[in-house]
Amino acid sequence: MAMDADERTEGKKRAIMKAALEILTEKGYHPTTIEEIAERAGVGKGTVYLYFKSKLELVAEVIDTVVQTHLQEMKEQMSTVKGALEKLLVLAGIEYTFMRRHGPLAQILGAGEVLGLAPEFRSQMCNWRQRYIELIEGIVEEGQREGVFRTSISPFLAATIIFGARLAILQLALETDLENRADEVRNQVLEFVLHGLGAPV
Amino acid sequence: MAMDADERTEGKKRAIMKAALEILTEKGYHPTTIEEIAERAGVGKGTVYLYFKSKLELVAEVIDTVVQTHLQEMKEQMSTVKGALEKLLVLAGIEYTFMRRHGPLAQILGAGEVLGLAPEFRSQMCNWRQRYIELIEGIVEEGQREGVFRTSISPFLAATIIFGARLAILQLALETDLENRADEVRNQVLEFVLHGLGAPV
Amino acid sequence: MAMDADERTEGKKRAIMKAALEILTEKGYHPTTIEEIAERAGVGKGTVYLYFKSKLELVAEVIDTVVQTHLQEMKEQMSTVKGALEKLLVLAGIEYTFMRRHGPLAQILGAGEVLGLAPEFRSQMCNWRQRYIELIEGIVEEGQREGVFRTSISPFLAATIIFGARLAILQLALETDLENRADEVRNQVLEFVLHGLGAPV
Amino acid sequence: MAMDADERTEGKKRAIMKAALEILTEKGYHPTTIEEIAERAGVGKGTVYLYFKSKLELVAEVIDTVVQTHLQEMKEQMSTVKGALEKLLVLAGIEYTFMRRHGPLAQILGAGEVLGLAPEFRSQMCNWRQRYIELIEGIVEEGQREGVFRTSISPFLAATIIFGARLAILQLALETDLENRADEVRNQVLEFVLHGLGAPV
DNA sequence: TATGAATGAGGATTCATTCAT
DNA sequence: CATGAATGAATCCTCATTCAT
Repeated sequence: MAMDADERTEGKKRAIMKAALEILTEKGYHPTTIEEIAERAGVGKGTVYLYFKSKLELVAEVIDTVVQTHLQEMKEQMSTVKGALEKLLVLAGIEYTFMRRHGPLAQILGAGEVLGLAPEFRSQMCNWRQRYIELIEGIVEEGQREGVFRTSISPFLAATIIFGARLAILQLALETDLENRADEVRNQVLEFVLHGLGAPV
Repeated sequence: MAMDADERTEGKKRAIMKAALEILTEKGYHPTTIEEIAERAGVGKGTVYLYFKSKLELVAEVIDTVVQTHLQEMKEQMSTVKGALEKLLVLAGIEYTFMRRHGPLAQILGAGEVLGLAPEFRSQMCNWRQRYIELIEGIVEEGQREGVFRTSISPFLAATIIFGARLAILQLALETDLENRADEVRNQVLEFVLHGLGAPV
Repeated sequence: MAMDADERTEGKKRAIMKAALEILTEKGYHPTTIEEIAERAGVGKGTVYLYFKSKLELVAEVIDTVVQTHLQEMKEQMSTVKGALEKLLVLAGIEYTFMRRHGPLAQILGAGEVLGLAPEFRSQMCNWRQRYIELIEGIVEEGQREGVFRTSISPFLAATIIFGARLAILQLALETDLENRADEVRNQVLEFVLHGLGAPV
Repeated sequence: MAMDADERTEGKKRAIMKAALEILTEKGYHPTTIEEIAERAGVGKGTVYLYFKSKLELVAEVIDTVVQTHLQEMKEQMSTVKGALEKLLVLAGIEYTFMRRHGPLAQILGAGEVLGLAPEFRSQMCNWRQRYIELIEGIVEEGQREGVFRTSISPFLAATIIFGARLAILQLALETDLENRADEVRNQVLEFVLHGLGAPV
């Protein structure tokens, strides 16, 4: 019974965050209203303020949760394989999974909406981006140590490029239905990342 | 004198768009107010509505103009050189120029802020993105015909990747001061794009 | 045990009223929230509504209690001395005691805050004021009968004036620290009340 | 015509302040809503914010204006007569005039509602009270120099007492209809102030 | 054409009160 | 009896848009 209450409470907070996430990804920060969030979450307007001090904090927590989850998931998956090449492969796979699950939120993370959000969000977004890039950077460094990646490119720069490329593909996938061509796309991207566009000598 | 009036009129519209662009890039769509735009443009609030039907239309036109200008500029520069490789190089150079001129607006275009903007903007943004990618796609195709680019990668996918990579580097440049390392960065990016990350055989 | 329950119950009601009184004197009616009262009283928010039908009733009862207590106390002290002059002296002394005990609540009573309170309070405040003045009026009448007070002044008017003068001094005491000059002040006030400001003939 | 615009504008600000004053004196700070003020002033809700940055500032300005006006008026009238005794008389007269004109606002000033108002108001109210008392203090000092007032009472204390007495009488006048007995009341009050309550020796 | 005063719909937030446990 | 989670009415304030001049 105690767990019941806990569950319901936690359920309510989760419902609010879920609703907020959905509407945020649909409309962005400003057009999203607390009233609509409450309505979709099936709670009263005031209830939102029992769990979050303000709209800003609610959104911040929503974003943070998604980001943390995503990063955590990536790290976990990453640790299941050995070798930088394999990790790159895994990385690509995760993105699809994540996208299917969290749908258009990826946009908030990817696209940033940095400007539309209050300045408070900027650092949060940048922070996330940075950590994401760091993760990739680690893989690149590992690959360079392993000798499978060329060392003439700065790991950070390479990571940044890969990050951007991935976002673009993600965005593409959100607009187009790549579902059934997922494998083909992944292979081509991987080929690009590994061998570049230049014709083989 | 007639021209004078015309000029003044045109000047006013341009002043409004210029002011709007500046503030938009500073704050994003929603926090930008018509009042502030009018003030910075040195016109009355009501005057804005003589030239634009609504805030939405004003912003749409502003974005469109910037995008058109940018694309136009890219095409022009592109036509001054021959060969896909050279065009890629030129492309990179333009980005820096553009960035220095239009500063953080690149974010609105690049990062999208798709979500913060009213749904109406989405198609506009996507449209722009698409045309930008098409431009790059053209270069890729040209390179493939020339035999300098590998043909195993879909031109569209390659263009998308390059587009994303460029945006990420752009974003990086906006946050960090790469000014003095611009050449180095450009070279590394180019190397990446041409030969990929894979260690040379 | 039964008494215990009663005591606890009574204790709870008293705790609520005490907390309410404290916060009311700190902030006034509107800024005081039931939640804060409950918290300071160490009870649940809902508990307040077991003892009081509404915020209004709670505050009304709090004020009434303080007023009753104060008046009662005054009457008791008054009855310990004989003679209108002595009673006036005692009256002054009580004020200081009261003030030290109930602190700024005196303001609510004195200053009225009539306007900040719901109209319902007005009559309550006026009622209290009236009874307070009546008490003084009684002393004045007694003094007139005794021949120590001049009869050319209406007892009611005199009482009103004395009431106002006392409030002003009270307010002064609340702002300034008169503690150590209390006797001097009391003497001067008494001199004023008895002989007025006019130079002795 | 220019004046016309000015007049209308000034008229609007004045209408808002007038409406605010009325409702404030009826209900006090918190229960007074901007909407009601706007409605009674015959303007839109938003218009209020063209003239005042916030509810707080509106109220502050309203109070300040009344206070300034009242003090100014008192000083002017005071300067028309010579001698402390005469000035005291004039003072009493003004109060009635003021009251008839500004009606229940006197309550806000007198009663203070110090507690119900935001802390910001407290200093404003105290400040006003202080200046009012200083004015009376000046008269007392003058009277002492002239030899018509006894010197054994501190001018400040005397002024405070007179201030309080006046407020009490004012309050009385607001509740009761003293209109037709105004002269009698004034005389009795004056007698009290000059000769006190003590029986003549 | 140009203006800016005026407007009111819309949104975040608070808090007295209720009610299921 | 006691609780505090839940609610939504109520309020301040913003800002796109209109319109009289």
